Amino acid sequence: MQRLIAHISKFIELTEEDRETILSCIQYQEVKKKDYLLRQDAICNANYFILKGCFRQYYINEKGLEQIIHFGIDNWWITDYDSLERRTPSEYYIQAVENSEIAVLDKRVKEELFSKIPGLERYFRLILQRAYAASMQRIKYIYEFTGEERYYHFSNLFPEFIQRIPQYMLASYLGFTPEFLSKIRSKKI
Amino acid sequence: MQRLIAHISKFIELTEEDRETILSCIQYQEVKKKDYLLRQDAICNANYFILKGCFRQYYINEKGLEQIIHFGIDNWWITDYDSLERRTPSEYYIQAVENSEIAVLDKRVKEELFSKIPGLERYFRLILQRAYAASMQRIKYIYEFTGEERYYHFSNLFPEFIQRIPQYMLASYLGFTPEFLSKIRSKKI
DNA sequence: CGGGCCTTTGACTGGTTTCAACTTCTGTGG
DNA sequence: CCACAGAAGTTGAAACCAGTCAAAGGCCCG
Repeated sequence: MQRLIAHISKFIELTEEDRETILSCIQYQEVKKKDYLLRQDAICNANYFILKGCFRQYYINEKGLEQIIHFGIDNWWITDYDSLERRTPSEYYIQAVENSEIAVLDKRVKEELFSKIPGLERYFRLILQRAYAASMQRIKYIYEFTGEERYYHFSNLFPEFIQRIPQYMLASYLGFTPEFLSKIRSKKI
Repeated sequence: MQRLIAHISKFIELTEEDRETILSCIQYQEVKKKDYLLRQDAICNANYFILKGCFRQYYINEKGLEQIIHFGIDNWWITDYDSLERRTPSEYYIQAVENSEIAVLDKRVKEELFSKIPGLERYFRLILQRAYAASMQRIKYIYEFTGEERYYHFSNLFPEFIQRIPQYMLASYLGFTPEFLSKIRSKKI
């Protein structure tokens, strides 16, 4: 849980009291590989901070295939902000890709926490700012590069990460078929 | 300027004093068609609220072509969050598509304003949450649908908006060439 | 009125998908 | 601990979506 406190401290100042307040408001949870934090049509009730591990956020597309739109790893928050805020059924699944440990911040508790530590609004604003900028960057890559280029770019950026996940998940995230990824890899070795 | 106050009031409670504080901190500005709020390599210094009009955010890709990654219209904020926060040269241009009116919130003034009205941190957090969710949704559409399907989806969603912008901008935003858009349109009329 | 920008149209090209068959890996129960 | 079934990865051929290039026509704005 100290990892979360450390992460928040990188963005805002926390007193010792703040730290204790935060710790009293979040729940530690172990999540086994393939377990779900959220399923389609459920209403998302929490923000999840990944202490250790890896999650994927995906939906089932019109062809009945899983389409991954996001990965979360150590020190990232993951949730469906749309469902969480508007209380609507989610379009997404959030599933553990490997055995993981998370900190759960329930929606109601979050609101209480915000009133106790207003600085946290700032923390989440900054987190979202980063996430939004990263998302724009991602759209930029999708438009600018071919599938093959995106693959090489991604494997240069996160060489250790592509070892952790099956190829079909990486293909889905990058926006092409597992067959195509296989062909790319067979080319240049 | 009342449009901005009205917008903020939809998300958080404002006292009469808050309203005056906000109004004293933002600057009204008219922007002519084709004028820039931000250019590539400049450091972004403000958040811009569009009172009336339309802006496009784009970059020059490796082939030397303009690639639009975002449109902003009435009642939307627009800025380069990455450049603004990290004080790095921007990759983007933000340009008026039509004669527009904006409210400018300078970065420094914004920080002062946050200390005077902490509730604004919440407002911007909520705005960003929406923007981020919309951005995820956009990635979803890019992956799920063909160019033609995205075009029909977009024109059903924003029938009045596609009248306001030239076709080549719409094509760029949707991620294909103007020629391709022209071919789609010639099919089904 | 004219020049340049925007749009249209057609032929050709290429990146990626689809489908199907085959091989390799993995995890679970006996 | 091994066997086996299902999941994941590979390969090739055919089809398709969209890009590129080039040329012509329309239209806006100075």
